[in-house]
Amino acid sequence: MKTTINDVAKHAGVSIKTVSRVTNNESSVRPATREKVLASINALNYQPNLAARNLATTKSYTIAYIYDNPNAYYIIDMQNGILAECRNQGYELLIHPCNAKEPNIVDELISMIKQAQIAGVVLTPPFSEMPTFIERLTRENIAVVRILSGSTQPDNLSPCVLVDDHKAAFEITEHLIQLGHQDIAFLSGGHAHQSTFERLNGYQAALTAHNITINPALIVDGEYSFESGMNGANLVLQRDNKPTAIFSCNDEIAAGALFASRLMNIEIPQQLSIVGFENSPFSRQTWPKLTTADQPNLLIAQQAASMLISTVKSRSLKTSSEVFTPQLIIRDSSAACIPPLGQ
Amino acid sequence: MKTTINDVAKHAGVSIKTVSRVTNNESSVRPATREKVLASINALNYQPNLAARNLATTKSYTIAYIYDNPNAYYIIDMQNGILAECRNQGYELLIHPCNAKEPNIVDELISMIKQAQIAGVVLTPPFSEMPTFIERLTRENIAVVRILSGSTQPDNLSPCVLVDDHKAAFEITEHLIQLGHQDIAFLSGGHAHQSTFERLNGYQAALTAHNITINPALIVDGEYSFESGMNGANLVLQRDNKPTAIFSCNDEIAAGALFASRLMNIEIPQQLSIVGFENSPFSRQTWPKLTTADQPNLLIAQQAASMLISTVKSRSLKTSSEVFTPQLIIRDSSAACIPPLGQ
DNA sequence: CCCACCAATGACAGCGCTGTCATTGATGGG
DNA sequence: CCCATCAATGACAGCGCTGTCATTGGTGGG
Repeated sequence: MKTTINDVAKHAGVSIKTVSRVTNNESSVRPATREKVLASINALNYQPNLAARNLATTKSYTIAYIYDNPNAYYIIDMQNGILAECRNQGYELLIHPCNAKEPNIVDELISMIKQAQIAGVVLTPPFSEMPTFIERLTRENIAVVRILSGSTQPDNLSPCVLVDDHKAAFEITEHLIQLGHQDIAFLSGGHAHQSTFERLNGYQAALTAHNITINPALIVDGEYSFESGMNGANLVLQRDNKPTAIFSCNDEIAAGALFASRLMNIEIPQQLSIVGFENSPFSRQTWPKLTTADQPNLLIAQQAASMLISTVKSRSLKTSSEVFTPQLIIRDSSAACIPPLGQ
Repeated sequence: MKTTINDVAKHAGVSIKTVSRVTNNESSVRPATREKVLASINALNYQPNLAARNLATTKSYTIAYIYDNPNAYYIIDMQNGILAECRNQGYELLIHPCNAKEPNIVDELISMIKQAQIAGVVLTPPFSEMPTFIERLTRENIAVVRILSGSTQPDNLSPCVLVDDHKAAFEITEHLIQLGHQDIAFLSGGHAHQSTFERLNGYQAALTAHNITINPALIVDGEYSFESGMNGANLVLQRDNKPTAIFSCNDEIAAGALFASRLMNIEIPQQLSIVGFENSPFSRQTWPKLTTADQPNLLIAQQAASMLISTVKSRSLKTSSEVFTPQLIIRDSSAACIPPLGQ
């Protein structure tokens, strides 16, 4: 038989309300009384029943992380960051992977959120970039924090954690330019992700800033996947004027590009520099290790969870935002550009 | 204002108990009545309150997945498998990553489980291989399903999902032997994991079965990590009698071994065959792609969750088990052994 | 020494649901 | 035509907790 608040009250010789006051750290309990109650709680090994508390307060101590992303490293980091904050603050996390492309996804998610009595949700791309979904959530009065790509808040619908992909992409491109590269290919991520465009813009801005003409033939559509990296690299490396460097929209694409280059007997970084983005464990496990931009996903997620929980607690609607800029990490896949002989 | 069971009852002109019967799919509700109630539920967009249900039934519809494992791919697969089954059966999943080496971990976990009102837990290594923890859980009457390495149940304390690493390791070693390899190194995983020993035993059994003497110098201690693979490969490849093949305890180790071999200018698979284990996405993203053993983690996890939920539902204590055997997948990192010139 | 005052505590209802048991009304056999 | 029978439904308590408001008793000022 589980011990309840009644057992504790009886044991301590107080009313259940006083026990409740103690477990909720309310003021106006005399220190002596508090001690007595705490002693009973320990003696009986009492654990408050969350379901009962939720029911009584008609509020919820659960937040959800809704995502659709095949990148295991990204998800695990996000999850762990959110979880860390939840534990700090005594919240629970419901994780909800799902397919953003399903026809009724918005309705399903809303109904899931209500069913599970969820106080608020953390969203990453692509969900954080679906205006209809965000609007629906705010209309239904569900707290949201979004993690997305950009340097400014897209609207005032919710607090945001922003990742300044533009700036980071600018810096990593500049790194290549400073190594002497002029013909830099760009292997794009998925069109469903804003980050792709931010990174593309950053790349283009850097080229422009250094008076290098943007060559559309070197910009290749793709996805955030290894295969896409292979295909993209194949495409640009079969041109007459090969690029001397490749900017890949993430580390997986870079790994794919690396793979494809190998198959064409191109030495990295001697004949071709390849850079990634994200600093996933991946980028340390290729040969050579990837130059990349470190995106502190764990911190980003923790920040997002922290903002969400404080929104939920205060029921306030202030829509602050926080910006993180991925930092350039130079490893072994980028090197000075040596123009091919006879050029 | 959220709609409650009372609103539905009023709307449908029945008692709340009848609404309850409908939402719980109980029999003995006349089809016409059921229809009427369902119509009201739809009309009012009613979602039963889980907290209230939990409180009323004094049972829980939440299971937990407790893990300590740095392998993102593994965790994500497990998580998704468990989640899939949870959704089927209307359960919720609480995920709880933690550090198995913390001093009070068992007490902390037990108290977390009670606090969060958890019906049962799914355990993967290393937790599934901690006898003290398992005993404690059974003593506290918490349902458990363990996923672990082996071909038979280690005890009768809980249902198990077993992964026959021994057999799979035997087969993958045999694959190397059939390619003509005799000097096969073994790069071990962490000692905290039973799978390491199972795989080692399978490897040794295969050698013995083919009358190859086991060479202890070719068996290297390690961890389940890329770095460990690098170190291990460095060690065995600096010997006078280099092995012609390397059995790595998982794909990450294999990727590390691959990396190290590259740095020593050894061609894979021409000069050295390397095989992995697990068939993580990893194994398809190295160059060359890894020969490995496919471990169907998603299915394994789903099976485990299914066993756990049926245990929880029936409160039965039968301790069945299910065995999965990873299947050999031949890719490009293993090839026929060509003895070095002049030997 | 009395009383107004306020901190500390308690009584009780109610959160939304399910379990138990009582009640209803339709059915078929005698 | 009546009654036993049983499927269908309802009334009500109670799950364990918190919010509200009432009550208690100790304190300081007049």
